[in-house]
Amino acid sequence: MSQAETAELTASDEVEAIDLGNIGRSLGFLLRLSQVEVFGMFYRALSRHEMKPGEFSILYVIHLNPGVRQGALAERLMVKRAQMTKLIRVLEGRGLVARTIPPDNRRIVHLHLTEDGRRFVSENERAFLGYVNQETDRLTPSEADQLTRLLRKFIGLEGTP
Amino acid sequence: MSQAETAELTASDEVEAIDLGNIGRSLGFLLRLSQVEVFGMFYRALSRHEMKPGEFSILYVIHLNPGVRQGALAERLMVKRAQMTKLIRVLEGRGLVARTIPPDNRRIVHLHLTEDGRRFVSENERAFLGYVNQETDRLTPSEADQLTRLLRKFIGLEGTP
DNA sequence: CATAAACTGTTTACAAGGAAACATTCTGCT
DNA sequence: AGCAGAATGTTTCCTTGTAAACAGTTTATG
Repeated sequence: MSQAETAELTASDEVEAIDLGNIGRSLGFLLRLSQVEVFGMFYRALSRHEMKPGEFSILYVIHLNPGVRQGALAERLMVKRAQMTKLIRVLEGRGLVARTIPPDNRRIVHLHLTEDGRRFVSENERAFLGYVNQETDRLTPSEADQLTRLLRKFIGLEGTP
Repeated sequence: MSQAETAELTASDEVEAIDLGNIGRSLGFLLRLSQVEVFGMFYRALSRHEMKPGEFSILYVIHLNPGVRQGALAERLMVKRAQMTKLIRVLEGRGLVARTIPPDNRRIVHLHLTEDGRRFVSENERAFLGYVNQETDRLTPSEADQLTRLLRKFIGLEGTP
């Protein structure tokens, strides 16, 4: 018994016998459980990289948008500016991200990847974006497509297919 | 400007112009954004109740399964036992949940709702389970059904339709 | 029976994220 | 030019959740 401390794999029928009622159809509840599931997949597949999902997403988006303003990145990724400050500082400390303050507007911070950062993204992009569905695939590829399509619509991200 | 501090409603095209690349199709990323969205809906609709989603889900499931063992509840709801201890203590302190330790096995804790707890669930069940889709519904009812169906399948919760 | 191991809940220490106040810089208005 | 207010990032404090060790209880095993 190594992983599965979260589900604790007891799976004693006692647990599955618990009636969830209509909360088992509540979107919020299902989203939370799904995220726990994906989080587990991520760590089983990628913990060796010492990089968390949120950190990689930042790296990846800076890679695609060099010079992006820190606050705009936070808003796009739906993290608070305060939290983005902390995350960027960590990535900067690891030598993956560089911050530059333009002289014509010294409030804002532009973000770039360092050479190391670019290499990390290039080498690990496929692994980090595809870790789901390498596990016990309960969804067919078609269903997975459908799921992401619906989620994108739910959060209003349809524009850029 | 009152809410929408999360999205910060700047919505300056600068933000939407940021290219998300393939991370915009990553299930983990979409789940996280969806959860932020649902969380926002929840607070806009139900913050006055001074009860968080996780707390209500516990109350609701105890209501459906009186006497449920605390650890089994934690496992079913996918929260850590340590965290369940804290949550139950809060609900107990608010007079909504009662803990009983059976004499024949003094390790375990059985959970029941108090009279206040039962009343709270009965009175607010509909509001707490239906707060989504009272907002800017981006999904049709059929799409919402489809979405929950896929999420249930993804987390292996199909058995009990 | 006695002791080792497992189970259950709790405590403690810590990491992650959010809210609000803050410091600095820029913009707009007069 | 000068000042009020907005924008931007940062800091500080607090809440929430996790991990690991712990205490009490029960089960299994010799």
